Amino acid sequence: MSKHVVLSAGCKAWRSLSCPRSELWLDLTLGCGQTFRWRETADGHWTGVMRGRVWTLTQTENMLWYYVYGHQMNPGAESGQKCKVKGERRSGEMMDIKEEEEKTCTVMSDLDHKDEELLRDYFQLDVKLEDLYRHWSAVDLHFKQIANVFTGVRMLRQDPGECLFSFICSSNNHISRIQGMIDRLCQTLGTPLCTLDDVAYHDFPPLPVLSDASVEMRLRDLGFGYRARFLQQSAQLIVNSHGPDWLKSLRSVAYLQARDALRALPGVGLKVADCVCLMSLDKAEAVPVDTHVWQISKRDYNCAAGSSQKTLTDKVYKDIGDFFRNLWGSYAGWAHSVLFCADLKRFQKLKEDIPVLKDEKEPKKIKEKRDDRDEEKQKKRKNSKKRQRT
DNA sequence: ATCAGACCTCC
DNA sequence: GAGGTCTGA
Repeated sequence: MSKHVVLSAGCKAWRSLSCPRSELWLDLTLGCGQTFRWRETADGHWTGVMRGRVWTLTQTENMLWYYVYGHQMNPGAESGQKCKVKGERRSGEMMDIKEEEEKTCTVMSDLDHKDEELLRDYFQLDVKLEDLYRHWSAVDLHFKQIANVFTGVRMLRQDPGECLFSFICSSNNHISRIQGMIDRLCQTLGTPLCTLDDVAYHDFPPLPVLSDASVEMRLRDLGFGYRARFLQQSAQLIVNSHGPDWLKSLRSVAYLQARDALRALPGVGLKVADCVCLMSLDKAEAVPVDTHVWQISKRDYNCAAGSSQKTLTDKVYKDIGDFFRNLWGSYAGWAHSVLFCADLKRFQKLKEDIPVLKDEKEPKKIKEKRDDRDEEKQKKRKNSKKRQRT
């Protein structure tokens, strides 16, 4: 039985690339809710599926370490010679036959290079995060304080399909439940990749699979609720009216054009569209605004947008996005994720080192407003009606 | 164009 | 009630 690897075990198949912690903090970047596909499988070790393969990542002060699991890992592989390991891994992957014939060491080093490129692309390591932090800190004192602790939070460049369908599931929902739903989705409809310590890893289901009419019912059985139909309908609409490469093609159009295109999909409003734009379509200026970010804009920035509103209307949404874009500039979405991360409950203990943050606002006012909302919501308890749309 | 209400579960 | 969206007024 295969196990999750750990760096300290000294397995030879670990590889590394230069990457200081200031450019990437794995725990924050993979744990802040932008992806639902990674788990901390050992201390500081993150295992997940990326680009159709299972990886374990960890980092030391100046290095990012990575290990790629073979689909049918040969038992002797880990102790074998390095290039042999890779040859075996590749043979399990069913790639081009032409390449398959040339298992020479020169080809291996090309593959080495390819894996590193995959990582550099996924983590967008060509974007110099330190420079961005410096800029955001210069224009925003509040950011500057947060940034002292929450370093290395960067946006991933995710697969657009996976990103879209994951965030369609995010409405009226919280991270842990979304993770469970995505787990079950992949487990049920995705291609199995490998099993490690009794944990089965599956690829994310491809578009044609999700578009099948039977998917809605299956997802409802998996606890997706009303999101089940959104997911299947969106997949179907893309397949029928756009084609398999459409999502990725949105990378080369302007931000607002891409966002509007996504909004035409069922279950995709401004928030989900912005998540997909920011996290998979190279739109660094997209700022996803949820109720949480709305609170931040009021509490930490005295942002007037929607201060008299009860709900996050489209207008308020756009005003808040513009506010932050105006403040932070063209990578506003990246900056937003740092603050978002800093507000997550799971990372609150990191903030104990920031004394200024404790007594800088008026919690009383915010509490009153929140109580108002709670009362309103208690009024609306009603029966559910069955929808009748085929 | 703008705003409540309903929508599915689970904690 | 939750990191929202769709729908009808």
